[in-house]
This record gives sequence, C-alpha cells and structure tokens, in this order.
Amino acid sequence: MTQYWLMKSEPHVYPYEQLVADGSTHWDGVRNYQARNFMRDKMKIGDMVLFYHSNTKPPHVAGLARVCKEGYPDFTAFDESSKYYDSKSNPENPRWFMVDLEPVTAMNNSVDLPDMRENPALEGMALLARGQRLSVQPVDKEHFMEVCRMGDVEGSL
DNA sequence: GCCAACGTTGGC
DNA sequence: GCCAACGTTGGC
Repeated sequence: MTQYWLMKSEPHVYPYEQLVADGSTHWDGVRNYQARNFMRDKMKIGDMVLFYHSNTKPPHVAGLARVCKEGYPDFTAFDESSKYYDSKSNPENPRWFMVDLEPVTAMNNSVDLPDMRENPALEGMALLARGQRLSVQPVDKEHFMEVCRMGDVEGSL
C-alpha cells in the first residue's frame, strides 16, 4: 500500500531541479526526532512524496518524488566537517536517519501555498496547519491526489 | 526583517 | 521532571 508524504527543502539549498539532475539523492540533514522517526520507521520504497520548496516566494510544491531507499543512518552526522555534524551520533549508535528519493515529475502547473490554502479540498492538510514546521510529514491520499490535480501531474502517477 | 510557533537545552 | 531561556523554522 503506497503511503504519501511531503518533504520540505529550501530551493537555494536543494531545489527539485537538482534532484532531477542528480537522478536520486539522500535526504540528509534532518535533525528533528519526529521527522527522523518517519524516515527511519515508516517510509517505504515506492512511497510518493510531494517535494515542497519552503522559504521562497511563494512557497510551493515543485514536483513529485518517490522513495527509492528506506531509512539508514545519516552519515553527515558523523562528519566533523559537515554542517550537519552531531557529536552525539556515531556509527555504532546513529541518532539521525535519512531515506533516498528519486524524481518522478515536476509540476506542470505551479502549486503555490496561497492556492493550496484557498482549496477547500485540502482542508486539514498538515502543511496548512498554523505554526506547523515539520520538514517530513505524512499526507492523506485524498490531499495528495488533489495536489497532483492542481499541478496537472495525475498522468504521472 | 519581523515574529509566532514550537523544539531543545540545561539549571535546579 | 519542570520550565525559562534560547534557537530554529518559515510564512508574511
């Protein structure tokens, strides 16, 4: 059973176009326990992901991605030269985990946050909840499908 | 740049 | 285990 997710990235750090260029990527740098737990315990190969660009004008869903490798230790936490280094994580007892993603398709229509807020079909979506800032979050199938409809990418599912 | 929301840290 | 201080996220 396919599960659905939303993952945030700041486009100046890692845009969707970079995922397309790379072919796949490891989702490193998540340092939040709730987000970690989703990646370590819940996300499965084949799960579908809304790739969201945050901290940009306007914030928007940039494309669809798919989980292509399940949770494994985030090795950037072991690397003292990485900005994601965490002295409390080590290979014997890793604290942080990541998954790998591959691109599916960029959105054909821009799906901007203000448009999502105005869409009654997306009522209750975690992304739209006040004050939420979780960078990895589950999405209801119905909400996922509606975002795909808004982005005109249903044909890619 | 502001600031609300919320997660983390650390003293006690 | 409480909670104040502090740091970060991320929309606006």
